[in-house]
Amino acid sequence: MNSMSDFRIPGITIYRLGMYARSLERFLQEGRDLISSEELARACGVNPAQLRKDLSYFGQFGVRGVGYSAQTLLKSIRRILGTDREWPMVLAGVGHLGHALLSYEILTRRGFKFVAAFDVDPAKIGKVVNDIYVYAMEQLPYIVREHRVEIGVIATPCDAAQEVADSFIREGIKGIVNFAPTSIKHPPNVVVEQSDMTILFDKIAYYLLRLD
Amino acid sequence: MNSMSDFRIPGITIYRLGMYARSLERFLQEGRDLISSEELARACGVNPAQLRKDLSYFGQFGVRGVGYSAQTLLKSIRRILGTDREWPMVLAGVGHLGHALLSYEILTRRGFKFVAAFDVDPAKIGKVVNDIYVYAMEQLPYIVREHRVEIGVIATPCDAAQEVADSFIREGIKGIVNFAPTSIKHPPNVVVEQSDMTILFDKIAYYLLRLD
DNA sequence: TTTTTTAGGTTATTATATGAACAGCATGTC
DNA sequence: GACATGCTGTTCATATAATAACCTAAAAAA
Repeated sequence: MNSMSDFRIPGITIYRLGMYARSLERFLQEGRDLISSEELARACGVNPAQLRKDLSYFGQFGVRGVGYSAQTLLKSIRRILGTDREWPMVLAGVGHLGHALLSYEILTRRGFKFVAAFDVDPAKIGKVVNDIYVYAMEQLPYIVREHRVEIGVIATPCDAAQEVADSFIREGIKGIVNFAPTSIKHPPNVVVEQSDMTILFDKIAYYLLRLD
Repeated sequence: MNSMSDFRIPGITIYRLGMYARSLERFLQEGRDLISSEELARACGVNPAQLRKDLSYFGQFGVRGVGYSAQTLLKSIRRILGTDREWPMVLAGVGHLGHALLSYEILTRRGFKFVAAFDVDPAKIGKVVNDIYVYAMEQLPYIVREHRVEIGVIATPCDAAQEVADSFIREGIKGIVNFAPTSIKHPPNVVVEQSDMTILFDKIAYYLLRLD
């Protein structure tokens, strides 16, 4: 079970690797390096055994009796996740959320770079947001080819999301992050991550009703 | 296991209830009402058996041999989730994401209403975004008491998130939605939902690297 | 009516994820 | 250099979740 190419690693482990990476970045910023599974796990709100197990899917990164070097571990996690390189992305939907994404500096720092944005609103087309030009959807094929775009981000209203996803897929984009609160149908060779904020609020409401 | 107050219902079931609700809303908008577990489940990308099981935690909502009434089921799910009432909320952090949240109409439609926003930037204090006034953080206690605020939303930078959460908790807010990419420490009688967009991108990168 | 069909509810099985316990290696100490 | 200590890597038991199979009720057809 130690091969990096093993596909049977739980998705939630991948998710937590991202959490660990973020935590390690902050830890390094504070000028420290040596960190134990205990400390890193607590910072992420998980069990230390789970952290060690998550890492063990991919190899051995610590030193027994000592702990982990934050720098080394971060580098390893980045290699595992693929965040040690740049990922050119396009955005569809330059509304408020789209604006937020285009300006989200933490994405850029991790190598996720928007090379272009798209919208159907003529008032938005031609504008520049955070150095990123807003095109009409028709320009998508050209841009994708030109910049070898691999990730498409959807921040459109619900009812446009599937259509945009289909366009992305048609142009060969294999990774989609969807912020529209609707689930996207897609072939198995395309990876889609959904993020539905509205459901977070539903969950909060549910648990608030039942506190005590 | 059929009591609505049973706390041992999996969190992921609650999450899916939110998905079902959204799907049902769209279904009703198309003017239809009768829907089978098969159709609803497929629209949400889940297994029909899972949908039926999720619902069975809370009672019986369908008619055997027939299906569900979308309207009735939606009403039931809303009562379960607590989205059949209004939830007054406050926002901390009026950056791009904060703006997006204040303008997110789908939240309002579901009863989640921002009554005030807060920021530390003097340039933002006093502004009005989508009819919502931006206050200095010092005003928090007064606003929370005045509007009986039950949910606090964090859209600040990482390093301010914990401090804001502590303020929320100090004022008696029991539900927090955190969009800052850091995990919030909180007592057990406070409910926190985290949403970290950056990790979605990490996951996409991971799976893109391993396609084929 | 009786039969057949349909689709929800329920139980059983399988798969997955978590947490605790322990084995094993590096470091520091006497 | 032997020994004690500390923290990782790994295994295993438990808990949780997903799927499949089955049972039952309602509606439609014969």
